[in-house]
Amino acid sequence: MSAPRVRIAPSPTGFFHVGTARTALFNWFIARQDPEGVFILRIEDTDESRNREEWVEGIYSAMAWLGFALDEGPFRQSDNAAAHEAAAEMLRLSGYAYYCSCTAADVAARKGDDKTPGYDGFCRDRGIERSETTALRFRTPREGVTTVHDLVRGNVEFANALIDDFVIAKSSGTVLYALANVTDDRHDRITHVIRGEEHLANAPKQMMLWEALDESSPDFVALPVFAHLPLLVNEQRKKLSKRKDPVATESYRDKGYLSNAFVNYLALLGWSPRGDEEIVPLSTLVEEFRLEDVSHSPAFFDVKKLTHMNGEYIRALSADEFIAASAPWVCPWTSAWRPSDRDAPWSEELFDAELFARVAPLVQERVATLGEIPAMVEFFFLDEPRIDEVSFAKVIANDPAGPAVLERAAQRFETLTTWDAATLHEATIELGEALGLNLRKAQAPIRCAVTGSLVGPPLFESLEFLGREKTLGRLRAALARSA
RNA sequence: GGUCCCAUCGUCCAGUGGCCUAGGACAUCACCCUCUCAAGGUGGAGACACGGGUUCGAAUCCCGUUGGGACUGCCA
Repeated sequence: MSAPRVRIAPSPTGFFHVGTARTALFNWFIARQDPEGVFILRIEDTDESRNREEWVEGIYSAMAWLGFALDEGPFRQSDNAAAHEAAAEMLRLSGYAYYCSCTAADVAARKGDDKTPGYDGFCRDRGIERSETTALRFRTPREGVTTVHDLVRGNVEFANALIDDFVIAKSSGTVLYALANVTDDRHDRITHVIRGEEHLANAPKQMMLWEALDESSPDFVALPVFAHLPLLVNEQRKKLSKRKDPVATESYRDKGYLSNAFVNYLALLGWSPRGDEEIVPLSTLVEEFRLEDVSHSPAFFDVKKLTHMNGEYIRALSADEFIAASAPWVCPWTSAWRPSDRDAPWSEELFDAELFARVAPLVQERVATLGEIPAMVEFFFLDEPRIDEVSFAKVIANDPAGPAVLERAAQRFETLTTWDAATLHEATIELGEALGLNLRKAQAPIRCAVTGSLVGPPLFESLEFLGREKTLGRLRAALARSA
């Protein structure tokens, strides 16, 4: 058996869909399982009205982020237009295709009550010449069945009589998807067509085209084997929609998901590695993946589970890796790439890389995505903390214990001989006891005054890193604010 | 409507006739840990759509019903 040659063939009509990413992954698995395997990217850009060059760039950058290196390509389907037209002409010459002048309205009028879908074959034997209004149709067999050999689903049979004479080239001469795709797959000697289930109904047509081309053209190319992957659906169990669902792979990158976490999660949609462990190295995924084991039913893309896995991947990073991974969010000016939809909440002058390095380990175990980091550490870098009013009211303005704590803390902290977390911790316990408050209660106003919030990294380490001067300033500012 | 696909906890998977009083993960609930929030630990609740067969024995095989979905373009 020759080495697998697989491809993904996205069209540049929008963001890089997470479903495409999953399809790419499964294709890539198959290529990587064989040392000679070939993974190809082909941009299917024959619909000029919907394509945009920026989406092509998006495909490249998303693929790069996911880490799916190409063995050949990227190819552009539009570069093969001549081959597509030649294929159409060969099919016409050998009688597999014919010109048709019917409009959709014509067909509908003729069919009347007939509910049989598709074209009625009116021009099949009329011998019409090409003109500006003639489409080229493929003459499908009227009897028999076409069996799609699908690695995921087994054999799927389609009655030929129910497959209408579909259009392979528009009246403009542009060759349509089915033929263009088949022509390119033959050219690229594709052995496995692995794609979404929405293409299953196209498979018999493409097999017909493939075999007709074997007879009409000088080339004989072995039919590929098919594998139709279960759809990715939303909560409503509908196919993920570009308009309504968060399907842009780029947006996950921008929110601070790690690509290996994202890939690991993707692998779990419709398949799973052996054993009970779901967080698995990529090499194991490649090794164990089998198309035959892919699930038959649609899968829901669960962002919550993805986020949880991402948190695990983040926590597994070394301190230095975490700091490096944080750069696009905390110091984007040092980073070659930065998230498109946000910026650090502080300026370059205010940021302190050494301080961030000290704080990072505290943050690392508290975030599930890198995008959450800025909000958690901004009080270190902003001149004044952003005060959450609800929290401030709760523990300072509307609680008499609040100002009392702040006042005592300002006094105690000012005279501390050593400024470190342990000493601050101890001092806070003592000043709380003097007021009849446990530590849980006593730390709250201090946290709110200094960080602006009731949640965040451990308080005493934070105070240590922030320094005495700023801490005291914020304590007094909050006191003044509550008066 | 037609064709095709699908059907195990709320979700994603495991399960390929007996190991299943159905396992894991996310989510959820309780408790523990704890300076907040997380993380972590322990425990709980939670599913084989339904009905017929086949078989000594079915979540696993067959048929039907019901329910969901995809496709049905001179888009890809």
